[in-house]
Amino acid sequence: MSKGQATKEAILDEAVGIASRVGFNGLTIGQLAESTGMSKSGLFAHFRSKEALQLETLERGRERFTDLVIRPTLSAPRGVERVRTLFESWLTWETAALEGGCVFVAGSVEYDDQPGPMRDALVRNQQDWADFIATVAGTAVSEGHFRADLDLQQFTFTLQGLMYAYHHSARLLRDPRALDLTRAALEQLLEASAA
Amino acid sequence: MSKGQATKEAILDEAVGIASRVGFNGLTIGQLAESTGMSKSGLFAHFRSKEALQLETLERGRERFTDLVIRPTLSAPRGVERVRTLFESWLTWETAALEGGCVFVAGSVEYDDQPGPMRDALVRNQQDWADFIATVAGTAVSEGHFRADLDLQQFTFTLQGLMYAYHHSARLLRDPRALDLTRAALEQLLEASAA
DNA sequence: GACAGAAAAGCACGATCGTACGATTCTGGT
DNA sequence: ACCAGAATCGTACGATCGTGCTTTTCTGTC
Repeated sequence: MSKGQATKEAILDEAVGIASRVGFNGLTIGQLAESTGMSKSGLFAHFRSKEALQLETLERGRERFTDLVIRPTLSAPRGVERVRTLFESWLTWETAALEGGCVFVAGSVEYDDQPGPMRDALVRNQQDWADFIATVAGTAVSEGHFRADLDLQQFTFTLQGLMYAYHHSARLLRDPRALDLTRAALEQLLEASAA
Repeated sequence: MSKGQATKEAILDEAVGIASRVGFNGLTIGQLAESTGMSKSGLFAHFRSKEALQLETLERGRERFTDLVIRPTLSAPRGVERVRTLFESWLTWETAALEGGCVFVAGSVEYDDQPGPMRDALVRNQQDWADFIATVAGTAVSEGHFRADLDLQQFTFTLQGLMYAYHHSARLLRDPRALDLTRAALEQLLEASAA
């Protein structure tokens, strides 16, 4: 890998961390340069606009997400166990991978009313994520763990609600019960979906 | 009411709307001045710092929230009907009251990792809100609509998850099924809580 | 209708924002 | 070891940020 590519990745890794804490607009070029020990212009040369930086930061987040959530989920056995793995992987991602919690939660709320490439990219990501959850839940149906008439979109909707609720409860309220409440809610959802 | 007080309220009403779309940091004094037809310094004189403006904007949001959600809920009959009213009032608030959806959703995610007075104020608001939900659910228990052993915190957690899921589904994804999915999820939760 | 105090505007400041461009330093292939 | 091109830096720009200070305009009271 070339030198430029290496530093670019280092920059983006730092950027993902910052964006998770202060959002994609709070992510500023000068500050990112300082925290990576580069000059503003040297850093800027890697991207050619702030928007490009934001988009590439999002993309870098997606890569990490794939490694930490998608991959482990797919290597778990099909069915309800895979659903559990999905959820637990996400919890690890949200809690341990980034200092400021899931970047997609932050980005989604930040851009949900601001049209543009960032919003579009976020929407694509989140639709893929929702499809993925639905597909995983589908394996639990075909394995006979979940009801055959389970509405997969409905299941996905509720599950995503739990993720947001956990983010809110753990990160804003710092509720020590957050994890317990989340897992209990998951069990409730799994039971309600069981065959 | 004095002239100053009147314009201040007009400013804050505008500010709440802007903050709901672009967040409390995206809310900028110059832009707020322009959209209210005032000079920057004339507007600034009402608050004495940006942070004070943000805090007062949040407070103004809370007042509106009280009028549109808390009050209607309390005037509904105790029990499950009051729970339903709470949820429907919130849906109206989220959908129709502000151009950018619930300001507290936006603020919560924006400040969950940034210590300071804004975060503190948000936490207080959200704790009050959670307590309120739990209390309302409690009336459904004492009216015999909900199970006596229902964990009110757990119920609140799940319900808030639905609200976040709706925000995400309706506002970012613009899913036309968002409202149906949300109401169906509510019914599921009510059934699971029923006596 | 005059007058005191409140409200709003005008103007300026230092800081930081995103971006441009030319100069410098470094890297990798020969 | 040299050299072309990549990578990085220095510096500067116009715009906008939050905030202060002074001046003008408006309001409400006698």
